[in-house]
Amino acid sequence: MTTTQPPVLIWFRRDLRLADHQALMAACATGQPVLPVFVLDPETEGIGAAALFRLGLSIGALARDLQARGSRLILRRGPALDCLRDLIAETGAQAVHWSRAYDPASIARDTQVKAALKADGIAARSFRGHLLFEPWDVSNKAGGIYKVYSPFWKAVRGRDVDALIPAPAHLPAPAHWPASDDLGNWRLDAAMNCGAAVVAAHAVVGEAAAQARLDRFVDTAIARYRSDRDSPALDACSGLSENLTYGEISPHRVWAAGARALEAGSAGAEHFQKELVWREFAYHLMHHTPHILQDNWKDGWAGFGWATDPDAPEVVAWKQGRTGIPFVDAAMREMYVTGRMHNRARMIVASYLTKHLLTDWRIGMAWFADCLTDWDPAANAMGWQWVAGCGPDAAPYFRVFNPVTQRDKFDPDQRYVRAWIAEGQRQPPQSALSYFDAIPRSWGLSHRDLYPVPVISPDMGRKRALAAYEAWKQGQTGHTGLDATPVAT
DNA sequence: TTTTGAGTTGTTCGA
DNA sequence: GTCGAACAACTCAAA
Repeated sequence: MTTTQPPVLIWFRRDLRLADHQALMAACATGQPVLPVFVLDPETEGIGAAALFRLGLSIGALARDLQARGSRLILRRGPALDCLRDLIAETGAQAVHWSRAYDPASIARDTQVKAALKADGIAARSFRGHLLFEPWDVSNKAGGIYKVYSPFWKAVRGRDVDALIPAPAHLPAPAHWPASDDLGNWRLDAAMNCGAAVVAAHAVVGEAAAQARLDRFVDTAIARYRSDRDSPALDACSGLSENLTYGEISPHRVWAAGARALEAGSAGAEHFQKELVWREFAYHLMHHTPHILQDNWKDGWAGFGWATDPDAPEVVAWKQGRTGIPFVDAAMREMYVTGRMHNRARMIVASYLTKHLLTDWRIGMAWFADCLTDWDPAANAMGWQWVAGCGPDAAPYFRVFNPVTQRDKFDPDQRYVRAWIAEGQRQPPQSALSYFDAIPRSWGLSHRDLYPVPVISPDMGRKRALAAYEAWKQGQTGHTGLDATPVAT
């Protein structure tokens, strides 16, 4: 079914789905044809290796879903405004719709695009959809922003969220389709080297898969979520972060599933909803204090003597999963192989880097950006700063994760460690061996190597971190990070 | 304005 | 092994 009316452009970005899509619904409501487009602009191309690769998978899934509904996804590469103007000129479109983004770079781009298109006489409209609560709709009684999670949670937990919108069964096609790039030619996997195939095997891609994943989680795991979610060896988490990142599923759908489970008396449902609201809190902070993305969120931390060499031997050991601390190394390898890391493990490796190795959180965050398929700037900036101590939390400075104690607590039978560390095992599991398939050959690692001696002992690392904090707090100078001799245990 | 209670995720030590 | 206390002091949010 085609029509000669001018189409409405749907500019897809981080909303690669068809359900719960207000921009799409509004376009369909006009009765005009719909022209879905994805633009690979320079800003998007700058994201980390794994994130860019995963984005490509998501684009492919959306293209297939559109095709099944009589439509197509037009791909263009270049500055967003140029590409949109080209498409408008080619198709005679009078309107462009998109879902709002919240990071400063996207806001700057979208503001400029909207102003330029409006000046061209085009109806440019942005819609919500990436968040449950718009950041400017949440404020404390004094009219300020929330800086502590619990009050934020209390403020939003009872609120209504947007109703769910079914995916349109059919998208009216324009009279003629403009030319499209070929997704394969974009080579979004180029920076992954040999790891793309390994990581791809762990990705759950697309809207239908995300929905199935949510359904399965609610059916099998949400009831035990509260107790099991801290054990990285258990399949106790929803895993939906990668889908939420690319908008393959709406937070509204996830929230609604949690709400239904809560009504049904599921013990873990509220904890699950709280995790989803952590994502909202991160966006709240990014919106109101965008410096959280690159600067210490709390004042004064610029004087803390983080080590800043991303190629220092102990930092390389951290990246490669060779610190000699099994829980840390297992987690870093899990990330390299799967593009994901269990939440508890993220805290432990972040604590290890920022406290035991006294290394700047931004170095760790940058590595996460390259390795995570669920990479999200708001969530990562908040999480890293929270662990490092310079972020939004009343963290007692003496809270230094002990990676050995944590393993005893959360991986007592060492299932997680054994799943990811091959060295020393007579018959390493496939997961642990796959790490050596994923890493670059230049690292020169083999599963037959000896497992490394600890870079620094957990106890000494803790004492050194506390001493560094104490020295910084008292305004002493001269602290330069790694100034003590590493000790093996 | 002042007061009050509370703050995701911890560790260690000693009874 | 289990449990409670100590680890300091500060900021936030609401009353």
